[in-house]
Amino acid sequence: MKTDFNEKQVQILLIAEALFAENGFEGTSIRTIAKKAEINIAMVSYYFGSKDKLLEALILYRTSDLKIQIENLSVENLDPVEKIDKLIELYINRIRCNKGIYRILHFEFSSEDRETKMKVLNEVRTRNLKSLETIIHEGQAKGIFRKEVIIPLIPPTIMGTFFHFYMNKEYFKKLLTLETDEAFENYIQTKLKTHIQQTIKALLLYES
Amino acid sequence: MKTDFNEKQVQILLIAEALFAENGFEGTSIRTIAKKAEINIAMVSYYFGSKDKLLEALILYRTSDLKIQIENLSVENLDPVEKIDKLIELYINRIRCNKGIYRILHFEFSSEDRETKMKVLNEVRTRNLKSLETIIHEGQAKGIFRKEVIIPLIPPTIMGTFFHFYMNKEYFKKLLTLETDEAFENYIQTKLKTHIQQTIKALLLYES
DNA sequence: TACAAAATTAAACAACTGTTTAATTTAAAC
DNA sequence: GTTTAAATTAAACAGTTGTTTAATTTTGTA
Repeated sequence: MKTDFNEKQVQILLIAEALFAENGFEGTSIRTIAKKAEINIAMVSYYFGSKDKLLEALILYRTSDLKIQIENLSVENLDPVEKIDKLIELYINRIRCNKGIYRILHFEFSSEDRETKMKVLNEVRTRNLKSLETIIHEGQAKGIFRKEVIIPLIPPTIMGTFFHFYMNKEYFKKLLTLETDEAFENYIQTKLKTHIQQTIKALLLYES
Repeated sequence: MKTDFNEKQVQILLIAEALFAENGFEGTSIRTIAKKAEINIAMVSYYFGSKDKLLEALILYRTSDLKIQIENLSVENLDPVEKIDKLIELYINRIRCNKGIYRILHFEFSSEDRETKMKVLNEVRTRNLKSLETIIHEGQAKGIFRKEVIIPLIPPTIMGTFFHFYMNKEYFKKLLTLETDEAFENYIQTKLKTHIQQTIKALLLYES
């Protein structure tokens, strides 16, 4: 499967990604993409084959972004608590930069099983869960983290909190009096990020 | 606006609700509803006027379920920690029983502003947030809960965790070796519920 | 300049969507 | 039994969807 795209294709991918993030996959028509990209509607099929394959291309295009970063974390010379902080920061930044795909991967086609999608997604999930496990086990071995934690339920808390906040943007903008989209984005990177870090750390450190 | 529905209407509402929970609002066609309910496709328009009004009817039909329950919680003679446990249990049960509407309300039409939907949703949200605030302030006044918590970010963690888990059902069934849907549902009511309760309590009790 | 490949276009396609129509059946009331 | 309203039906409607066609333009190359 090809993973190199020419600039015209990349242009389409980026516009599609933004529209997917805003309106979802099914909520975004090829005609909408074509109009925004100022191309003929046939060009999407011409370049990618179909709308589904456009999505797969987008996933492939972004896969590299999803893969890197996390690996080197468990090697770094930090204590487990700092590693958790850093891991969550990486999580959030990665999701923030790939909202479009993440929304589709995690919240749409929940039942359907697209080959490419599922393969890539499961790889990423498995790797991320392993990184998290390594860090937590290290913290537990050092007697810092408690042991009564179900590790696979931690990513849902991180990602779920983020997406619930993001998907209800207008509500939270009003509630927290964030006037602009920039203020909203800024709130995510400061307050929301800290909230999630606090939450997970508290879960791991708390002694009943 | 009428809130009483005859049994035929209720039958349609319940089937629509289940399909919405599974495939979302836009992912569910009137023809699919009609087929599953074994009625003519025209009957939906006949009884409700339109697909949009069917959704509004469903929201109205379930509103009573959303409203009750929580109110009396802050009055009960429990300590704040127990109240948090109970509140989360109520939260989860209510979402579990209203997956269809919750999915639509919180994850679809994020941009669009349907009058009925927004009105009902905001009422419920405001009330729930107030209940939570009351409990937490009580705990803070008693010196049990820490004060460096952003309360409006707690519901996103509760609901986000739940929904991220629920929306990725197949993945978690495989990961946690839950063979059947019943096992999955059971896991939610035991392990996931406990995880969320632990998480929120840890966040509130943790002393840095 | 001439030729071939790539890119782009408008138009049509079939399948689906929500909704409406007009005819028919069922039910209830008198 | 007749009448009137409610319920149900099949069919058609207009709009949108993703995709394909066949013709045209652009581009690069010899």
